[in-house]
Amino acid sequence: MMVEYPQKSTTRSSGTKARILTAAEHLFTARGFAGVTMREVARRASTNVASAHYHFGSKEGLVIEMLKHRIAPINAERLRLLKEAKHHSGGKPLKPFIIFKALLLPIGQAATGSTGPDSRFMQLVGRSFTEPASFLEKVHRRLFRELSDIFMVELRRSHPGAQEEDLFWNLHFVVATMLGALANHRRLVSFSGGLCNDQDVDEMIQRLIVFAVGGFTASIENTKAKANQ
Amino acid sequence: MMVEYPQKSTTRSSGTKARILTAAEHLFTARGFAGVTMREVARRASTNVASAHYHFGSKEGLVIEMLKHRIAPINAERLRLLKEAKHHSGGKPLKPFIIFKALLLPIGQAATGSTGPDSRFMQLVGRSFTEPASFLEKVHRRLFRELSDIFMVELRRSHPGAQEEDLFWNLHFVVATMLGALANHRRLVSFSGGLCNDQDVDEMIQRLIVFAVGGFTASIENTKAKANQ
DNA sequence: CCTTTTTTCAAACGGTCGTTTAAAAAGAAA
DNA sequence: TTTCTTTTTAAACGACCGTTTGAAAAAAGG
Repeated sequence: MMVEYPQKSTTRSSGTKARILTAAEHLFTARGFAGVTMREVARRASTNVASAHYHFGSKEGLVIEMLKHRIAPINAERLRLLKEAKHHSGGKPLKPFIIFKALLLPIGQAATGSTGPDSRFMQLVGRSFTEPASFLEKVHRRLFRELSDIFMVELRRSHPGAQEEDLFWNLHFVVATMLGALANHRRLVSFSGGLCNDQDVDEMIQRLIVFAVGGFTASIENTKAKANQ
Repeated sequence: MMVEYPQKSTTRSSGTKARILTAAEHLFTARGFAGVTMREVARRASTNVASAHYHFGSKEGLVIEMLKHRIAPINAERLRLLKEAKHHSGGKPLKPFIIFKALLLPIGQAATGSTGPDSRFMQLVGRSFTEPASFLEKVHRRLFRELSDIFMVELRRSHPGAQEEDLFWNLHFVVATMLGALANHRRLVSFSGGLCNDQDVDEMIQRLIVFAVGGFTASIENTKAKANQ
C-alpha cells in the first residue's frame, strides 16, 4: 500500500510534491537509498530533477521527508493504542502482551492497504535501519526516541522487579525481531518453498506478537531465576 | 575483528589480493556496498583500481568473495556444533536450546577476535541481508540454504507434533532476531543511554539465545494449544 | 488588466563512478 | 640470461551522479 501524500496546507502547487514523494517511496523501497537517482524519481513522478530539488532541497531531504510521512502516523497509532490500553486497565500495570500488541499491530495495519498487503513497505522500514547513511541516525532518533522512552515506562511498571538493563536488552530484541522479520520476509517465502507466504500480514503480525512476548518473558524470567538462586 | 585472508594456493601474487579483501571488509562494513567506491578500497589496500578488477573481476565479485570468506567458516562451525550435539544426545531429539546455541554461538565467536569485540562485523552480516542489491540474494541462497535445511531437520525431530509451517515461521523469527539485533546494536547503546554497552559480545549472545528459545517455544506451544482447544 | 510570487522546465556544471587499456614490472621456468 | 606468464600501474573512457542556473509558465493578489 502506497499512501497518498496530501498537501500540508494551502500552497499553490499542484500535486507535484505528492507525486515525487510517492515515486520516491516506490523506488527507495525497491532499490535502497543509494541505489536510486533523483532522475529516476523525477521521471516516475512525471517531472524533472530541478522540481524535486525545489520541493525537498536535496536527496537527503527527500528521503527524510518520505520516512517521516510514513513512520509518524504509525508511531502515533502505537501511542494511541497504548493510551487506550492504559485507560482500560484501571491503573494496573499492563501485561507484556498488551504492550507489545500496541507496538507491533500498527506496522501491520500500515502494510495492509486497500490494494492488499504490501511487504515492500515493511522492507523499507527495516532497511532504513540498516542503511549506513549517517543522516538516517538523526531521523531515527527524532522518530523513535520518544516512543522508546514511553514504552520503557510501561515495561518498568509491568516488571517492577526487573533490572533496567534487562528491559532495555529485551525491548531491543523485540524491535530487532520486528525489523528483521519485516525486512527479510522474502527469505522466509524462499526457504520454506512457498509454504509460508507473505500475503497474510495479519497472520504474520499475530505470530510476531506471540514470539516477541514469549522471548521477552522468558528472558526476564531467566534473569530473575538466576538472581534468586 | 578483521580476519586475514590467506592465499588460496601457490599463486605468484604477493599479498595484494588479501589486502584488498581486508580493506573492502572494513569499508563495506562502515558504509555499505553502494556507499564505497573501488577507488577507496584500492587506496586503503595501497594499490589501484585496476588491480582490484584484475583479482575480482568487478565490484560485485569483490563483495561476494568477501562475504564468502567471512560467512563460510561461521556456517561450518554451526554445523560442527550441531553434529557434536547429536553425537552426545544418544539418538534422542535435541532440545531447542541446544539447536539454537549451535546456530547463534558461532556468530558471537566470529565477532570476538584477539583485538576485542568487533560489532562492525555483525553489522556487516546484518546489512548484507537488507541491502537491496539483487546479486546478494543468490549469494545468500548459496550460503544459507543448506544450513536452513539441516537445522529444520533437527527442529522437526525435536517437535514431532508441530506443523511444518510453524517451524519455518519461528526459525525465521529466530534468524530475524539475530540479524536485527546484530545490525542495529548501536541503537541499543544509544537508547539505553549507555547502560547497555556493546563490549561484551558473549553476554549479548547468551541473552539472544534465551530470547530466541523463549520466543520459539512460546510460539510452538501457542499453536499447539489452539489446535487442541 | 498588471504585478508579484510560486512552480516548472531544459540545459548545463563539476565531479565521481565502475571499468578498461596498454605498457611496465616482477617472478617462474629454461 | 632469455622466454613466458602473472601481477601491478598510470591514465583514460564513457556514463551518470546530485545539484544549480536562468528563464518560461502558472497561479495569486491587486
